[in-house]
Amino acid sequence: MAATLTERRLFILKIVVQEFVETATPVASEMLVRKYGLGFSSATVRNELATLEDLGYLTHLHTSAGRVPTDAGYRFFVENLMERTSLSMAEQRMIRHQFYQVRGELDQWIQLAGAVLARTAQNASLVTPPRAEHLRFKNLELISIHETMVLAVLVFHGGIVKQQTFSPDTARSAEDLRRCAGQISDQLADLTVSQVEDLITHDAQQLAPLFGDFEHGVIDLVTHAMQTFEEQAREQIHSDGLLEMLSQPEFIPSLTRDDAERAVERLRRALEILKNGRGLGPLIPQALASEGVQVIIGGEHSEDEMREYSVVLARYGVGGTVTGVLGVIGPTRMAYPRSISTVRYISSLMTSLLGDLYAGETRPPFEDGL
Amino acid sequence: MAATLTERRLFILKIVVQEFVETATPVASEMLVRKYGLGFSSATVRNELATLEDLGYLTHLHTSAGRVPTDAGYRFFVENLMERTSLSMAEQRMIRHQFYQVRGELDQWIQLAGAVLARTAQNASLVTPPRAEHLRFKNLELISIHETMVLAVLVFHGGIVKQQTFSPDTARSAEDLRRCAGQISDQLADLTVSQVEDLITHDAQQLAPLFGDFEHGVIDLVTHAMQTFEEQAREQIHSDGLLEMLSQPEFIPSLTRDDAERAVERLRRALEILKNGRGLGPLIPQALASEGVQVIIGGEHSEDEMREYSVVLARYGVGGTVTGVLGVIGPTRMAYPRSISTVRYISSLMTSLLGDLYAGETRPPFEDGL
DNA sequence: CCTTAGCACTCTCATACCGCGAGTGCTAAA
DNA sequence: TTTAGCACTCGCGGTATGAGAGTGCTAAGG
Repeated sequence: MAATLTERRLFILKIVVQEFVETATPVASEMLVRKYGLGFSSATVRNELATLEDLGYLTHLHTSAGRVPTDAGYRFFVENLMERTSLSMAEQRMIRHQFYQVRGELDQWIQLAGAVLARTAQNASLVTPPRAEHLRFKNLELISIHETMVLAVLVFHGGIVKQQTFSPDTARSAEDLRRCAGQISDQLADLTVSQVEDLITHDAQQLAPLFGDFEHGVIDLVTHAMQTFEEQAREQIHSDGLLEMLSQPEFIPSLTRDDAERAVERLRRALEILKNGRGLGPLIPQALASEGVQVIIGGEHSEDEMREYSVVLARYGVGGTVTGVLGVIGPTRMAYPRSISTVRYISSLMTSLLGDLYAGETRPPFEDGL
Repeated sequence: MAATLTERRLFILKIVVQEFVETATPVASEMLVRKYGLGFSSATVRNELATLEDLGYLTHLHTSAGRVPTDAGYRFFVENLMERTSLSMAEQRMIRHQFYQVRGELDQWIQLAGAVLARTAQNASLVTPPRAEHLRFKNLELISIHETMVLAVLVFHGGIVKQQTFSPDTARSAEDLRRCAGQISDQLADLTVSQVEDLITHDAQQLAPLFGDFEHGVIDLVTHAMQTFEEQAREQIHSDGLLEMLSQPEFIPSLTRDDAERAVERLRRALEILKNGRGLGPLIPQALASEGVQVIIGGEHSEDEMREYSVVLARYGVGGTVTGVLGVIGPTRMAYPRSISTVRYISSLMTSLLGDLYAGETRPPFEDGL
């Protein structure tokens, strides 16, 4: 019961986890001695495995099957056993190059980040668009599409853009629109949603002398756009790499019928998680509030449907101004060192890119070794 | 051999197709007489089924299994047998309402169209963004994000917007940027990509007196943005409804081991088709060049990986100006009448919405009954 | 000539059973 | 404390078996 973690036990736990992560088959005592040239017999290893099982780090699906790490085992591995690695220079270079090719196109960063995370970690990925806790208005442009249709382009701090068309009651000249946009831009500059709301409810008279119906209509539009935008941005989780994750053995059924069935069911569940962000919801705010790379393993999730999955998350961007979350999601049997270093690298990279874009305090351009 | 299609055979073919589409199990002679109260015996039906099989409209997986339509059978059904239906008024109203709620946000139309198609047809859907064959430049805005970063917002005819950031060599005042954007807008107004290219290669001197390095840099940026945008727009296929399609029985494995395996394999394939648009590519230009609803059934596809799927497609938007393609994709055993009426309705709706947006000739607002 | 009852035949699907091989747990000895 | 030896467990693939569903054919009847 009160067994202690000797050096040897730590080592065995470590190689069991590594072995299982690599092969996806329960690991047997005999093969450990063979493969790792341990200086003691399989019987000894079996004893040690039994102790590690008592300690809660390993299990046994069935009496005659090899050992498999428990969630606690993975946790211990991540916390104490694994060595902290980085992506190879070549990989880092390649990734940087890909981001360089879409420089200037923020929308594509998210997509690219998702794709790169997925491919590098061979699992699914999730990325939320970079957002300020509260959007701050910067600029408004009104562009006439035709007589009865106007395109409003709202620009927010951090280079975030939202477009919306509307049809004003009365036709306006391009010059007119420009003037109107300029006036409103001046009025709303640097305000958050709630400040804009305050402005139109409390200080309406302050605007009234200058603005007519049209201007008020536009301000209403802007307010509404900001509200919905902020709201839907909060929930929006971009996910990718479904195919990569499905190439994991967990989703490839063996020839036995009920395993195939389970694989299909797993697959369907995974799809639902990624599609609607089901089960991921609670993680985002939590990740936004933390520093560094977060790892949530299997049963540690608050949601039941996530019990078989682990998530590796990190915040990116500049706290307080423009931030998002990105990460990797996959079966608990995940190459944690690899996932963690991938997430760490991509989040630094995105942070640096956003830093360039955003006027505020920029972190120093991160180093490769990070 | 030279059997003819009597009235009775047509009817039997029709109910076989309908029955198989509904139940997804091979249809037996006995059950047809029972379920449809046919005035003749199952033996007679068996004879008729055999003739229909000779004619190539039905098959038989195995000697002792019921009949299943062939691709030709589905084709004949779609062409001659099925009755043309429309979505119910209630459904139409609900869909219109959803589109109303995202009025003004073109990006969301595509997403919504995909979701609605999928849910209504209970299959996967695909939507390409509405695009002109050739983008026509309309307007450029340059907005300073901070000293060394400028946001360029390119507006094209049809209300299409592309945003791109860049960092000019020299800092520019907001006023300066505005003037520059105005000049370039004037110069490039109404031009297509190739016309812009012509302008900068052949008539460079015509611009030169007015423009400095900065202006030329911006024009290069615009050109590049237009090129890549047009290119990537051409390939971009938005897909949705994977989950809906996967709820079709084809993807739900029965308890037998090899069927489960096949289901998983099918699933993986389907994923690849939807993810990268593999197999869908050739359909898009074809659909863009046609009027009305297109149906491509199983083996009629040019691509092998599509042999088990049918696609129902329609163009939407105003030909020659801004158009896209949308449709439904699912197993060949598809509720064709339903899919076709869904696609028809959504494409009319999108056409009408785009008509409002785009200044050119608008179709009359379509009627419910359409 | 078309229809139909009857029946043999085929094939799938589910279940049970068997034997093998992998791997453990335990015991007893070094 | 380690380890060799061994019995025991269990999953897995293969095969046999039986039931059920549905067809194809044949021969009789309208």
